[in-house]
Amino acid sequence: MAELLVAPIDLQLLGLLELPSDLPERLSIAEAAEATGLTAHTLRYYERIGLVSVDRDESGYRSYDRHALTRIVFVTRLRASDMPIAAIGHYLDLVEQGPGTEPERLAIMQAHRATILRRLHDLQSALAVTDYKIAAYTPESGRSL
Amino acid sequence: MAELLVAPIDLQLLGLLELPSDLPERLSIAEAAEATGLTAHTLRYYERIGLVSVDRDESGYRSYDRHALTRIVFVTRLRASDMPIAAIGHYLDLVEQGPGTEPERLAIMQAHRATILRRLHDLQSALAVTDYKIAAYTPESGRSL
DNA sequence: GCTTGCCTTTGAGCGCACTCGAAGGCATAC
DNA sequence: GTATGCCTTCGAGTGCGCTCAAAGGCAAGC
Repeated sequence: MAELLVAPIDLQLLGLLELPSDLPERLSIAEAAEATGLTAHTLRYYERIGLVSVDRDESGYRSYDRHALTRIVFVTRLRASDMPIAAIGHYLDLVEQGPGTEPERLAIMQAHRATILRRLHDLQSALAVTDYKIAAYTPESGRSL
Repeated sequence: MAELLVAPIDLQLLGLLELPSDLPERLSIAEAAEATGLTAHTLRYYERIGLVSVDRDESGYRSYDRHALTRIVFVTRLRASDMPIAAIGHYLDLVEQGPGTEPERLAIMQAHRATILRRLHDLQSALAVTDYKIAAYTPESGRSL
């Protein structure tokens, strides 16, 4: 099998869920893993639980096309913001169901947006505490916790 | 037993790890749970795994003083930023060991700070994707994933 | 034709952070 | 004195998201 030369997916493009145009049309599972930063184990797991469906080549090997890749990248973005896998699955089921489900999809994303904003706030708060501790340890300064 | 009237701890004060001055000197586990937003179960768990030590009153009931409360709040801040409990425990062990461990404590906090910044970045990225989806669903607009 | 390496499926196992249940003690209310 | 409600300890159970192991197939290199 050829050397793995698939570049990890660009963060900018990721934000908009467009894949780099120089990606091969079809990737093996190892290449998909390299491109997405997931492990082959995790890619199989995501397929098994129905988050994505993946073609097979003549030998029965997985063959990831752009659609599959795009979806996986989308899933990783949602996972990176701690959306539960079940919720992601539900959303993607709605996508599969097609037209008519947009209002619910919108509601899901709006709710998730609120969750992200809460998380951002919590993290800022934790960052403040951490900086406070760092400041306390950095000069010869006073009491620690 | 008296009604629970302990106010949840203020977020501003939380940031700097100072408790409101109108908190009772000693809190029952139910009051501590109310003040910190944790459950009594979780408070017992944190004590059991050595994150905090808590006094007992004459009847053997837990009695949380300001020191214990402050530490618990600190732990919740670190947990809110996903610091693993084992890492928190390690840090607090260093605190218990007292002088001489400051450099390692500083290093831990600096590493944690870097982790928080990464998380913030990831969340911003996820927020962008989420907003993108929301925008796609909100007017009568085009293709969804 | 055999080794090597990547692939397949299925099912089980793991680590983390809680979360709960059982069995019983204390103290106030009646 | 007994019911109520909050408390105790200890050990076990849960849910999530992977992660790994076993047993075997395919295909290129020697």
